[in-house]
Amino acid sequence: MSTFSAPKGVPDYFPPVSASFLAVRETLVQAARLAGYGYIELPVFEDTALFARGVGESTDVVSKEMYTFTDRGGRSITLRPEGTAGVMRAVIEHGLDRGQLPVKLAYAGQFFRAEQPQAGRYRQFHQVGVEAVGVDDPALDAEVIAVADAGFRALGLTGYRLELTSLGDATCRPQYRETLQAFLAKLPLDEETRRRAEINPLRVLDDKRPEVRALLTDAPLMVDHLSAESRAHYEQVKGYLNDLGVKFAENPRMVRGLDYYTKTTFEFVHDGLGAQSGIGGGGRYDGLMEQLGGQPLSGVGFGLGVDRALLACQAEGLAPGDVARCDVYGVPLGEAAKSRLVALAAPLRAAGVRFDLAYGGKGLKGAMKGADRSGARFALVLGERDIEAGVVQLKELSSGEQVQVPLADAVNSVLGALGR
RNA sequence: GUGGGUGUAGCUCAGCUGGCAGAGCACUGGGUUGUGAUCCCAGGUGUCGCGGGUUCAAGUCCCGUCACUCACCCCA
Repeated sequence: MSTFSAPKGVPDYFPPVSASFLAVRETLVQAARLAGYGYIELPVFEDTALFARGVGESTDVVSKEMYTFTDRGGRSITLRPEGTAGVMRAVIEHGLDRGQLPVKLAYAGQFFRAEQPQAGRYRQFHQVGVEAVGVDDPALDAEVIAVADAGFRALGLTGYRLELTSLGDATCRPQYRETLQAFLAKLPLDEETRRRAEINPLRVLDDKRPEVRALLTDAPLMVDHLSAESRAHYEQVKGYLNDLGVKFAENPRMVRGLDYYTKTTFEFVHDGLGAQSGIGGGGRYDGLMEQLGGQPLSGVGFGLGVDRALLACQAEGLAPGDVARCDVYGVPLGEAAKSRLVALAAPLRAAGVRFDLAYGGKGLKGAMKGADRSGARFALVLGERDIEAGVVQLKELSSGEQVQVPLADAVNSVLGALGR
């Protein structure tokens, strides 16, 4: 019989790593919650046109990387490649922007891109994101960045840096783009790079090849061509970040792959990860909501990579979450003992104690081994002798110390031993 | 889409100029008829990715193919 494997480029998370995966996701969401972001749960597929119009037809994400299919009603559907467009769709559809602004929302979930997989790059990946919509206040840009930074720090991560720049706005970016294109047109670039210069000239600035970088040392930079408004905005964001104690490095050649970004853009980069080193990124988007048929409101947000943050934790020797899968483990000797321990499971679990026991008629040795492997602090050992005496043996596995407690009062004894 | 690397036990991997398919971990049992993690002993697991070729003989050499992986590209 042939077997199956997961589709290409899709990670499975199972114990014990899955405990860290959950902890990473929860820690990042909690950072947003602490800043007043409300949770929003959205579908993983949307109308294809939402992404085409929101993210931009010319982006690689839309033109080459979307999972798009026709549903049974003949509609073109796409598995979401990013989170912001869907949030904007929901904000507009449900009029969430009609109350007091900003609207602050957080989400967590799967995203899909049909790329060639490699270390840290998956076809299904997980992001935690926030969007703060409706107020163009540089303090909010700084808050969004600070929330991401707080999330990463709460995981214990230290080996990352924050890169920051401004992409300008509708009044200055088009002119800059032409200036840059004129500059690039004079350079001896290969055909593929030349084509890139046509579609997204900013991306050329980010080229990794030293020989190309050398040609670009005198290239005009967006930060030197900002409108007065964007310049002031950028300066204020940096001021607020200093107030918040968030360290950053300016990278005027940073590129984002999504068309909607304006003004503030940022990226968190970890250096223990290989080529796919971005663990999070985001920025402000002035025109997106209007582009999607809503009010002309600006927003700012981020997407943080849960998979990559987990890899970063592993690279730093961190294992967030509880590796133990239970607190107390039952070791029954014989059928009578098993039924007593099975009966204890419900009250123990109801009291919040994670309880498991040895199933399958294991011997004492095997059951004790199960207790050890489960990570439990205590084992409850019960045999015929104990039942006759009305007691159960409560053994602390780390020390090996064992005490007898009354079987009828086992739940309270366990709670006391756990210090609860 | 384009390159490089790797496919051997559940996992991590060794296997030399071709000569009986291996280790550690994990799992099961025993040493200890009621005590795990440590220690000792025993046990089983394989279409050596798949197909073809060379050879007395292929995990090993050759050709093809598939998969995985890293990198370019792109990005979380």
